[in-house]
Amino acid sequence: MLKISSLNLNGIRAAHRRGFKDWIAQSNPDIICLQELRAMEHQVPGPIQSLNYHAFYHTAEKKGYSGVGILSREEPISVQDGIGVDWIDQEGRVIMAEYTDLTVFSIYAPSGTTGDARQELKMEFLDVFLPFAHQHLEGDKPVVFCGDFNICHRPIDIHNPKRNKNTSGFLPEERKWVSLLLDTGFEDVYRRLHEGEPDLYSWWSYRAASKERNKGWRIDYHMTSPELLDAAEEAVIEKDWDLSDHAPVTISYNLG
Amino acid sequence: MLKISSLNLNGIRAAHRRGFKDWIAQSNPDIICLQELRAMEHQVPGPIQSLNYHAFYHTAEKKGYSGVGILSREEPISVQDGIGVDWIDQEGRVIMAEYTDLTVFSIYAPSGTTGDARQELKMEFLDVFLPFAHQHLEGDKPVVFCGDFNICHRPIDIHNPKRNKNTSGFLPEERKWVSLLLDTGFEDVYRRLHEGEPDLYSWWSYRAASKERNKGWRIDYHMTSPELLDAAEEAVIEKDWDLSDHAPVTISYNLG
DNA sequence: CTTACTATG
DNA sequence: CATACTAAG
Repeated sequence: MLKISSLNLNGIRAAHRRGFKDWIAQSNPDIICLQELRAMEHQVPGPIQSLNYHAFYHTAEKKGYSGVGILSREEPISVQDGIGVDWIDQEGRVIMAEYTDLTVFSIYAPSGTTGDARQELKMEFLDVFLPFAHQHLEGDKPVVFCGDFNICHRPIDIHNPKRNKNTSGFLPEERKWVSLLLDTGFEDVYRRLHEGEPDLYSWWSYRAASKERNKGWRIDYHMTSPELLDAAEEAVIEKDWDLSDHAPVTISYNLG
Repeated sequence: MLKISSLNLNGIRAAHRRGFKDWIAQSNPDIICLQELRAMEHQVPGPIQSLNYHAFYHTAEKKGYSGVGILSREEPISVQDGIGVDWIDQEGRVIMAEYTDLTVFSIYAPSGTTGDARQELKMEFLDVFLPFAHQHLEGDKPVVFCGDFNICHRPIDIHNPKRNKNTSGFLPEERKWVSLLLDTGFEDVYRRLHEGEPDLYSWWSYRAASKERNKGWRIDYHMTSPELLDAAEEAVIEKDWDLSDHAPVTISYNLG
């Protein structure tokens, strides 16, 4: 069994203070895909650097901003940073680690909540991401894109679909993009293992006690090639941990 | 009896969180001279605005920076902001309140610790302050200049005089300036009521647990006209309160 | 609301 | 070390 977690940390230093190491010790994933490090590599807390994981980071040029990483028990065959578009790669939003049996990505799509300019860049990211993802889907290894896509797919994935129908993250064009991804070969494994189950979210605003009232959004995904859906045995959102405003999305795959 | 307190708040919002109102309720000064508000007037916490004091503030133009104020039970006859020099008045460092029986100033001298440019401006402030103070000393009312002068006068006023002999705040030219002030008619009332007593400080760095080890500096003063020295009955530094990195310097005057 | 950053002390 | 600010989410 291969246990893979995806977690937006909202600052790896803050997450460390909130018990990131305890969560790792208890959940013990084989691979952890991280988003929003909000730190340079040298700023990663020592205790995290000392963990018994191989660690790879692709950080933003801007201090305290964005950044993705992959931690794994097994040493990857190769690691690759970025997606090949300058502005995206300067923001540290894509990292890949290739292993013997599968290829893993940690993805952090831009947020569009701060204005039109960023929303346009978010759509540009999605446009660039789609062929990039398909290119890797057509490789001969199983592939999983873990991460914070900053999009809720369907009404069931958000606590208040009506109120948010014009909100970045739940816009029709964003939701269609997820549908397109799923219609062209990818599987939203967490949802496939929890079809029709409401109130399952991976992010809650820090404002207005959203988490305790479970007023959340499901915006963190494992988007996989079909064989990984077949391999998936258990998918959980570990919302009992308060490591950041997101919860770890953890899936156990039986790769036979 | 007239009880006057001087307190550098290091942010009136932070001081409010740390119990500023409780201190007022317990110490109950008639007049409170405040320094380092670090807030615009509209940012002063509501509970402080609701106190049974007349309140006057002279804030800096720069947000979150400097600013002085005077609170008093009695309504002043007049209030005046500033000292008449643009850069000083833009930094909110001087406010005066005139009462029937005396005139009170709240003074916040610049710090020179951030570099040569600021040290030069500190000396310029002191140069401007001296004639300003004497002009008011020669009025017909008792006068008190309360505040953070950012200078330790003598070795007894600092925990480590040798180590700090080249440190801004204990430089020879700064110490001489205080001596000049005292040689030309002003009284350092707190010291006059505690002659020769060591280890009496009004500020402790937040670093290195300075306060619990009493590694402090006495940089907050009541500088008064001679009749107020005669009137002073009790002078205390209220160091049991942790309202900021400074302690209130509180003196009770018997104005007969 | 929370995490970063930066300036100031 | 602590308090503000700002940008970002």
